[in-house]
Amino acid sequence: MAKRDQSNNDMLKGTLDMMVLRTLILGDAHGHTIAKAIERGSDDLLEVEEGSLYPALHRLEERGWVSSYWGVSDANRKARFYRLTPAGKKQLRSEVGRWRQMAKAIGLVMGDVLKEGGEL
Amino acid sequence: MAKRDQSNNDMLKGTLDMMVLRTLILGDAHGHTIAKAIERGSDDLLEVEEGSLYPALHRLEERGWVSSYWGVSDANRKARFYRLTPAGKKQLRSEVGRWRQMAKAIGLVMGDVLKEGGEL
DNA sequence: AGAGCTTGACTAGAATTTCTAGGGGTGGCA
DNA sequence: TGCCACCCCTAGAAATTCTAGTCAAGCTCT
Repeated sequence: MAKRDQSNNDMLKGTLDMMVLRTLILGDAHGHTIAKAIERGSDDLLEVEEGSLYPALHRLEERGWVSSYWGVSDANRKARFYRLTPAGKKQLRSEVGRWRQMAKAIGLVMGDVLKEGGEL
Repeated sequence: MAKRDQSNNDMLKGTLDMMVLRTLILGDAHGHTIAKAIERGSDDLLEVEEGSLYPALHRLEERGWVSSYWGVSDANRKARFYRLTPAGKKQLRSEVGRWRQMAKAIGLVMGDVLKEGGEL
């Protein structure tokens, strides 16, 4: 499958949960679907590993941000669907706010270095 | 000292090194100075804990991105100064590229949700 | 019917980074 | 003298992600 490279890891720490919650706004979905949605949604810039996704899903459920149930996928296979709870929606709002702040703060610190023509 | 709240952690994972390297472009500096520079540079949105900074500095030196030497600070105290190495500059360029991509990818995935008037 | 591919869920263990919560030492000033 | 600001450091815990698998069932082709 040739992973893009290791550009992914590290920097998306803490953003996976946010992206999963965001994806579920569009409707219930199961793991496989969520991963593909995020990957395609990012123009394939991101790669979602199962080993990260499933623990994340379980984490989110444990905290009450999502609920789950067994169902049948489009491909007629048994699949566990996840649904965003009201608490999850609230959490998403909160995480989006934090992300906006972080991105802003980092932009401030990095300054010109981050701009397209940033001299380095 | 009343930390802002826990908004910091999590999401800036992997960005501390980048910000430290960026700060050193402006000239050699020691830990205390670097922390203050990042905090003030982010309009106090970020808080740099010593327990994160010093290990980061040692990590960067171990990898050859920075070199260090003992000196005397402006306040006339013994302090360990850090200097960006050529390899560190290269690393910074690489991390900046990764950050740009990450920010772009997340923007794509989040879509409207991230925009100022994002309906949620 | 059997082989093999695809979909789909899951987990143990390692790796990494950050935070918590401390411990020091020194210089300047009231 | 006492205290505060400056400055360095670390052990251990916490949290997330990745590596590298396992397992199962449906589909398709021969």
